[in-house]
Amino acid sequence: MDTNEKRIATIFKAFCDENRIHVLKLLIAGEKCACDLLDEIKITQPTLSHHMKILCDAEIVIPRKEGKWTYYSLNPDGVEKAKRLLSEITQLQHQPTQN
Amino acid sequence: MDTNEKRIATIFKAFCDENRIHVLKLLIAGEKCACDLLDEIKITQPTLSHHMKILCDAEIVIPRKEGKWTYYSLNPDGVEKAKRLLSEITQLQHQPTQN
DNA sequence: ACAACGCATAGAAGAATGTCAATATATTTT
DNA sequence: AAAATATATTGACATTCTTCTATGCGTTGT
Repeated sequence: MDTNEKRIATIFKAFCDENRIHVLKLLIAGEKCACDLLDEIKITQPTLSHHMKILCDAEIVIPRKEGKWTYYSLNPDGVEKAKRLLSEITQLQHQPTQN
Repeated sequence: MDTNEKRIATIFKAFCDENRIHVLKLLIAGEKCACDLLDEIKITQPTLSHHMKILCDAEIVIPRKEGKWTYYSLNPDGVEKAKRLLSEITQLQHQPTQN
């Protein structure tokens, strides 16, 4: 049993919770601090912090500390990696993002 | 809180377990019956059945019954849908598969 | 008809995950 | 220096998920 598959599963866990999906959708509009996200999602601050850690550990989101705030944004590299992995495990050809 | 996000999360749960990743990789080679998969993965038959149900419910895999066998294969439409959703929630442009 | 085979389902146990209240830490403001 | 603010961490609890054994159900072969 390849540990590689466990690694892949861990990355996709970023997308397995409705609150994390919600966060990602909010981050599409651009970088936001935790308190901004907290205004829009019906969870407590520690719960949000927990989800942000999972998103950051999966490298789907990048944190940036500035003073007492932490700003979060989508991580293009991590997102690209997730898309590549999804292509790999489903055998459909991967199309690199054209920007 | 949009129930839509829960739906998306459910689809990505297909990719959140190492055994399911393993199954998907095996199915890249083409349609396989449950007993074939069982030969290659170190889990019991009911556990495999459980995982196949999750993959089928997420529409990532399609079952085909033939006699006493059930053959499984990747579902191109479901896979494409998952890729599109991943693009949507991460704002990176989706590239339709060219085949 | 009966036994064997392939897979699904039920139910239980343990592990992992999501959630919260309480608290800690770091920064800014007064 | 003290209070206020923003976020992280801890610890507890509930829910969900993974896995197993036991069993059921449909199909095939004798």
